Amino acid sequence: MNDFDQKINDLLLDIFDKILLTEEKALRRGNFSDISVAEMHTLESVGPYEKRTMSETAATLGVTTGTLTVAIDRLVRKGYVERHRDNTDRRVVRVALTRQGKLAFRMHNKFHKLLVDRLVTPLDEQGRDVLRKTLIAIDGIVSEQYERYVLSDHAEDNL
Amino acid sequence: MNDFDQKINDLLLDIFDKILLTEEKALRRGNFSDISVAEMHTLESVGPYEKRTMSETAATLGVTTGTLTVAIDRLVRKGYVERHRDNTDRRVVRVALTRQGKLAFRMHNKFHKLLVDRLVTPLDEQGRDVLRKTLIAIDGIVSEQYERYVLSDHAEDNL
DNA sequence: GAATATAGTTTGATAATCAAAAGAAGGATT
DNA sequence: AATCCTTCTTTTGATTATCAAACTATATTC
Repeated sequence: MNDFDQKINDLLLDIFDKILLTEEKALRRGNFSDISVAEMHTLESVGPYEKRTMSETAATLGVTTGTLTVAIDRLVRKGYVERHRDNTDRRVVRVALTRQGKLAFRMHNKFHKLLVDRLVTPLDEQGRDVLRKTLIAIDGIVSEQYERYVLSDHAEDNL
Repeated sequence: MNDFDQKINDLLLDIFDKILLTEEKALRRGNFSDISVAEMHTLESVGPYEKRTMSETAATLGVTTGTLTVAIDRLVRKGYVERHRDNTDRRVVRVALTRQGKLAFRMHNKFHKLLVDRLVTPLDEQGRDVLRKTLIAIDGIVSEQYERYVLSDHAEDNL
């Protein structure tokens, strides 16, 4: 790896790390100090609108339903999520955010918004265009890798 | 949040998610299927060169030494890491990658290198410059947030 | 109506994490 | 040199995240 590539790599790693840590700490120190980033992620996946089933939600999150069951158990206990048995198909359980859940959801969105805002505000028209294109390029490459490794069944071929 | 901001936010989230999942799967399906991304992270932190102490390594990783002890236990058991008692100060334990550990380390670096390479190769001189500057800008903003939330002791002031 | 399929929960296991206690070694003070 | 304090690491006990497999309850199909 040449100097330039190394620099890009280091920047990406640093950005990555710091976003994760910042998010964790922002949650822990805010008004919702009893939920972790992982739990927040679950809350996001439950979402504030449609009442989705356990299976759907687990699939969105990329975890097994067993994992989701225990995660939802805890979020119910903490008062962020409600379970509802579906009347037309009584095997199905639908999950929804409580008022507190929606509050946490919005607060977290606000945090993301703040980050993006700080990123975008200082840029002029041209800078924004560059940012957009760069992120789209990164996303394209990452998506391609994702498809190779995560979705395909013969990923070994690609290394 | 306006359309542009929303788009940037979505891109960031998508990139983030997919990198994490891809990395996990690439490891699981490769030659080092017995180590997780978290363990790989530990291996990176131990590093292939200087033999650093447990405390130093834990600090780099941002975990307690207790956490590192169990992580290193497992990596020793799996043959990726060695413990060495320091002779000049016998309280100190130094950790180092075994041959297999170095191999895993290099393999994982190769994966990162591949990502960066795909990102950089199609760009001309100007494009690379723009990419570098964009990432530096993002890193600066993220670092600033990081310092506010993670390093300061009065982060509540900032939301 | 019995067999099969589907949705979700429970169980048993492993891993990541922390705080607090304990152990072991070094350094300082008297 | 005995005692106390500090430092480095491990151990312990607790919580959370995760999966696969077993289990339960309901629905569908033949």
